[in-house]
Amino acid sequence: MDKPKRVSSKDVAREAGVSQATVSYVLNNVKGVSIKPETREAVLLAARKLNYHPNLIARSMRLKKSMSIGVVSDKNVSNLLFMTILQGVKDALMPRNYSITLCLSKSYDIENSEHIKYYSSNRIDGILFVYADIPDEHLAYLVDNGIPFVMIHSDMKDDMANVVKTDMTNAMDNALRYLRGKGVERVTYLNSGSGDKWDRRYHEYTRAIERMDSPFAESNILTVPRGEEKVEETVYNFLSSMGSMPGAMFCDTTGLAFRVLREAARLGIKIPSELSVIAIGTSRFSSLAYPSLSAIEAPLYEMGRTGAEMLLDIMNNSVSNSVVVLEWEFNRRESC
Amino acid sequence: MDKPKRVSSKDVAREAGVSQATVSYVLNNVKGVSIKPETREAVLLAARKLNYHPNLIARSMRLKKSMSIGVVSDKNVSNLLFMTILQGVKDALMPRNYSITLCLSKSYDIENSEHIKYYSSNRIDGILFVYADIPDEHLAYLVDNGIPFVMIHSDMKDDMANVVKTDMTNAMDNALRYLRGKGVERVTYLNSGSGDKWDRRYHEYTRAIERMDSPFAESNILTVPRGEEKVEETVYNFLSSMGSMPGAMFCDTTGLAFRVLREAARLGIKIPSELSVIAIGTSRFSSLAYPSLSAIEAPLYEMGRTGAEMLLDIMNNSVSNSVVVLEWEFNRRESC
DNA sequence: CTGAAAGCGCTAACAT
DNA sequence: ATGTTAGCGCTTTCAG
Repeated sequence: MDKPKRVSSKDVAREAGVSQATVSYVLNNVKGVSIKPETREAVLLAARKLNYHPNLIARSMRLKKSMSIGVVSDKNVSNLLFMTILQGVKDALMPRNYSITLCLSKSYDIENSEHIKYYSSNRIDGILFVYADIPDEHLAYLVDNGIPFVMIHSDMKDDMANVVKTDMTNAMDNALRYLRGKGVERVTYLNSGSGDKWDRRYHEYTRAIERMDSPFAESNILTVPRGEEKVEETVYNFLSSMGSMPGAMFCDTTGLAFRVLREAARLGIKIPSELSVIAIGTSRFSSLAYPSLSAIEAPLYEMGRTGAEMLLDIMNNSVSNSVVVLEWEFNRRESC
Repeated sequence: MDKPKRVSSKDVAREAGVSQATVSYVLNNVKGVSIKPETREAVLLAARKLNYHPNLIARSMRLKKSMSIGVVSDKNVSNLLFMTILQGVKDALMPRNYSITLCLSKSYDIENSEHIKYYSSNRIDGILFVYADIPDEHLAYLVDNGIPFVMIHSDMKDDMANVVKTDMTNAMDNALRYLRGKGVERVTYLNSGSGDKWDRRYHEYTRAIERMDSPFAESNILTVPRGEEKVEETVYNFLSSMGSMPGAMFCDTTGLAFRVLREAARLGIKIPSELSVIAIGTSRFSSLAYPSLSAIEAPLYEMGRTGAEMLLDIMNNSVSNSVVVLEWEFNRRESC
């Protein structure tokens, strides 16, 4: 199978009867250089006629930029999260002509992790960490070596630089205010796990409750035990002993919210008229469920887009140490 | 932020007191060229001392290969599938020093789809389609232009070239034989969907039943209606009216199998002693469930690995038109 | 066994 | 307004 001979800018130049430099000027719209309209046309025509595609590798070499960024993520991130963020990343990169190189192996030994090797060998110009847990030494290494990077994470522990963080206070307030406005008197928070992610959600919720101008008659925390059957039992018992006071449930994950929806259905509890359900988190099924699930969700697409844009800025202008905070959203659907 | 000055092979050459060519010979282990051991050592030492990393872009330019392949997939692939396949792809690429470039936008207009643009501009050397539905014109374009590609798909319709396909006959036979050996007399296939994927699974199952040397006393198909509640009701009714004959259920998706597990638990049906459950498909939760779910699964990792290897072969040796068929596996766990 | 030199395709001073 | 030219960092004949 013969490789079809590649046409180079030289070929275009010859075809158009100009020099290679002119071709470059025209095709890159170099500013500060003015080209006679007819020359420009000739070049454009020749390029189209020959089906010319600039050799990105050669360009990269000359510019000393690979025009690609490395995206590294942990294996355990869920598809929807990752894909949605990637979509944002792509949309930020595309207009600037950058591509995405996947880095899948994070070695414990920093210098051997894929993203560092790729950076060292000029394969990528910067690194975007997506929901990746990176040891502190790795971060120090990046900083020490002036390697451009940005971290995207909705549940960051400490204060760091070069980070896309998120804030859920407004979304929480909106959700609670909505419930309040509907006349809900009793709200229960279902706490199903422990760990950074859950602790944060729980914390945010309790703070939001404290901020309420006109408080609920009741605000409880229900901690759900581990184990399929236990969860079901706990939820079932809680729902069946629920009085007639208009109530709402806040679930710390979408999975738990689906359980609540299920058990409520079994018990004949009408949603949302008798019970409002709100989840924290994103799921592919939230809007497909019946009733569709209201949720407080991280702005995944925007996180990807913003993170990628930050990274591009850092790479090009050497701006650094910036932190962007994006707001979670309260997406009301049928369940409340 | 200053870019730390990059060291080039020239620097290494100077440090080692040899020529650039020698550095290249040593570092690439060029065969057909013999190097005096002490020279080799000197070069290696100098490279390590200066922390030299070859500039991949320059290398690519010289070799006219980008050393990256494009992976394109549809947005809707589920996490485990895609990530597992990618792992296999990565493991195949890594030792050959190829990287993965993600191509996320498949335009209807072929020439504008990311993977084609990337190929045309030398960003990638070949294309790997992962569970992607590609229109026939796109394929024709690839073939016409001699663009190396491979398609990975576990449910291919027609016969095509450059494909990693799968075969589930053996896995099906193994599963059925296992049930038979256990003394199962009645087996029911739960059919929950329609479309290529489901049709294929259903078809494979019925053919496997026909192949059985010693048939089951009963073999039924139960078609499950759409809708959360309907599914539950159907499954529940079926299970509760189940006689005492040792039975087994084949579920066309893992989701459906989980439902069966649930309802059986509610009804106090012991698994696997009173009922065996086998799913078709892969889920992150199969081995986590209790009892863990037996399943017939596509060899995802191998599909990725094999696909990538095929692609590398096609790219390097211009071998073409090969088809590899990988076997699904019957993974027996606790549920049968 | 090793070195000198050409050149991959592109861009950007510097000339004209 | 456009052409000339010198590299970017690497590999690889071809000479020694």
